[in-house]
Amino acid sequence: MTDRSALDTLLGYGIHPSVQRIAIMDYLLTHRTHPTVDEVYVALNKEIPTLSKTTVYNTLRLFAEHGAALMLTIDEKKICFDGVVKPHAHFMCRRCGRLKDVELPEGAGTLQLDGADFMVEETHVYYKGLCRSCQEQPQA
Amino acid sequence: MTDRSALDTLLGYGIHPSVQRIAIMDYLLTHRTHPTVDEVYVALNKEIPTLSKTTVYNTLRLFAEHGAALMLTIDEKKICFDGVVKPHAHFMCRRCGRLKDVELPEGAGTLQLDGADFMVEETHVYYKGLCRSCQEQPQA
DNA sequence: ATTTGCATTGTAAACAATACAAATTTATAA
DNA sequence: TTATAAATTTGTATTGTTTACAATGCAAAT
Repeated sequence: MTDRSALDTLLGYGIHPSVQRIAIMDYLLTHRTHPTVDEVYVALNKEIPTLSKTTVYNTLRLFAEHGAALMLTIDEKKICFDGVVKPHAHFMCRRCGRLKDVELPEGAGTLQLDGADFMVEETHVYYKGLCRSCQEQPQA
Repeated sequence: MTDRSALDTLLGYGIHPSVQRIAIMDYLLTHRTHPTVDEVYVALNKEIPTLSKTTVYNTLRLFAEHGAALMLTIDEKKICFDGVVKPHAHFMCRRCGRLKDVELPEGAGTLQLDGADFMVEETHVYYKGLCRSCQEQPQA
């Protein structure tokens, strides 16, 4: 369980709550698996049989626009979402494809924006490589 | 012009050269615009009318796998490629969508991989926000 | 000259994501 | 409460990117 309820999270980000939005936010907060739109859709279809996939798309995009969730484009095959918005980095294994949270390196946020030509709103740091279990696994 | 020819770059990364691969690498090295597959395809169709888009997909993927190019998944709408493989970060403007190269912050490469659970092969750092000209532009 | 193997091509298919309009729900005001 | 407006959701149709795959081309090796 999370310390803040899904409803409170939505209200905190100025997002008007609805049954679908609460369910989707609750899923994000209780599943730290960086799910895709489809994974959220399939999982929530059990409790909300009328749920439309378009709603999941719209809602997750809405969350990301309000800063209530992160849209991760690390894997070129699929967009993932993260309910943990506290700054952190990610690691993706190129073999099993799993995404894991890792510490943000010191100084990553303090960008040398030569001449302040840019107004930074989001910082993304991630690594690709092989996770422990895939290193030990024999090659495919 | 680049100091290393496209051919030498391919050979340096152990990639068997061909007319198409040389042309695609040359395009990457002489156009620092982070092009998409389609942009490369359209541009090279003039010199190589028989070029297939599938070949561009395969070739750019091959380059990325051999470390001869970077595959950028910053923009969720399109995959971009970068012929500059020297470590650097990127900035993407959320309004005009342009990608720019920026300095890699100090320490971004030295990840605290608690327990060395991961073998890092690539490090990606990018920022999203508003570029100078889009800040000055009136809102849409 | 044949064979071998990789590269390329082009079509077909898969798939993710979006647009859109109808239907539903919720909020607001009379 | 009822009517009206606004917002949200739904489902289908569509778009566009990416991949799969089989056929073809090409060049080096035998």
